[in-house]
Amino acid sequence: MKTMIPGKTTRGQHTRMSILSKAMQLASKEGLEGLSIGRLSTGLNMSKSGLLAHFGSKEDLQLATVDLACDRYNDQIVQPALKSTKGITRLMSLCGFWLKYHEQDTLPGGCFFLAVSSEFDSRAGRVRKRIKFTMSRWLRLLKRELYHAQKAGEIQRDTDTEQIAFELNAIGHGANWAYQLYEDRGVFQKARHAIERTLQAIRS
Amino acid sequence: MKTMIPGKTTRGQHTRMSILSKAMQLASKEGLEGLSIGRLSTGLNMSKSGLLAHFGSKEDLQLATVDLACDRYNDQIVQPALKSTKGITRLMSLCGFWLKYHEQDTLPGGCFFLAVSSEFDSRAGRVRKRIKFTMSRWLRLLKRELYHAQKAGEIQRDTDTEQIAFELNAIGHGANWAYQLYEDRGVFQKARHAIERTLQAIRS
DNA sequence: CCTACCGATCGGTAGG
DNA sequence: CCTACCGATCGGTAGG
Repeated sequence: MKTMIPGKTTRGQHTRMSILSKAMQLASKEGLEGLSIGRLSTGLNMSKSGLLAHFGSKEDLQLATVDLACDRYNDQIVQPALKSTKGITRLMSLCGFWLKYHEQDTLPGGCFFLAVSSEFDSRAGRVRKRIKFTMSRWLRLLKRELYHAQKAGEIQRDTDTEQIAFELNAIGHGANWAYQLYEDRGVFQKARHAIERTLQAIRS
Repeated sequence: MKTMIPGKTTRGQHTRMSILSKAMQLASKEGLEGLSIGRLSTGLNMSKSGLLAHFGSKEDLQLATVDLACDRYNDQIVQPALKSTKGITRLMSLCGFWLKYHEQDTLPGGCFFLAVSSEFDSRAGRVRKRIKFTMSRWLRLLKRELYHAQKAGEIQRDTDTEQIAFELNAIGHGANWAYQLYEDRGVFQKARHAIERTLQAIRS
């Protein structure tokens, strides 16, 4: 899912990346549909057609933006957490990096994926599918670490990993939701408490 | 916060109500900004200007739609739950009606407030304020019942009601999020389990 | 509640 | 990567 295309020049790649980076930031605030090519290009001191030349259509721009966001979340949340030993430790590391990413205002409009999944959940098409696919991978990652924790005897053998993954994800999204609406960073601490309690309850 | 205006004729009120009802449904799918006056009026076999005559501006239409949604949630979730005795019973009743409301596909695009709060959380203005205000009332309602439960000795005396209200809300929103993306009604059962476990953990 | 209309902006294309 | 342009749609107004 890397967004770099090998055949392009370094110069073109750089422009393409700055477009997508800006698009990701704007989309966290206004969504992928609310983001207009006109405003995006103006913000980058480009012409609309110059920008579109990199992607062909708005839908392709949206898809590339989702992929870049996926890469960024991977680099800053998943990869760092993979350094921890698998199981409960890695699971808490994943949640910790996830919350920290948004607590530090990395994106101006909060969680990119919460924003765009809410926006596209009632639309048909490739963009919705890509978002859904990316979210599935995230949930599967949580479930996988719960599975490892289970096999290692860290949590109860009869734990419903699907259930706990749902809850952890809900807590994280709940924190992002509340933070965007109330601008109170305290909700991230609430989320950490909730995650701790949830995992404590299934500890063996 | 009732949306009826006393001075208007019955006929005008009826038209106004059918506009708002349709607007609420469309907004659950496309948001309050994505909802355009053109498409809304076409769907109601009206002219754009005929529709706008009821509200003056799109922002006023959006505000009235938020208020209608608030009334509807009140009628179908809060009022029914108020028949239960206060405390834990009423709290579970509130969550139950809330989940059932969305499990039964009452709105075509899922939870109205989840959709519009995600959409407006990065915009300034009156609409965002109204949504925020409505959400605050909902969270306060959850907290109030937790407080009653605490006073009645149903839950532990040192319970952080703000924390638990945050968690219950996160679980409900998490279910709506997952349902819209995966179209799997099973998430509502997951949410019920999570709520049950959360309340069980603080039981005295 | 309507028709007729306004300027602004939308995504996208032609041609370079 | 640009200028110049396309038809469609946006929110909103005038006047009835």
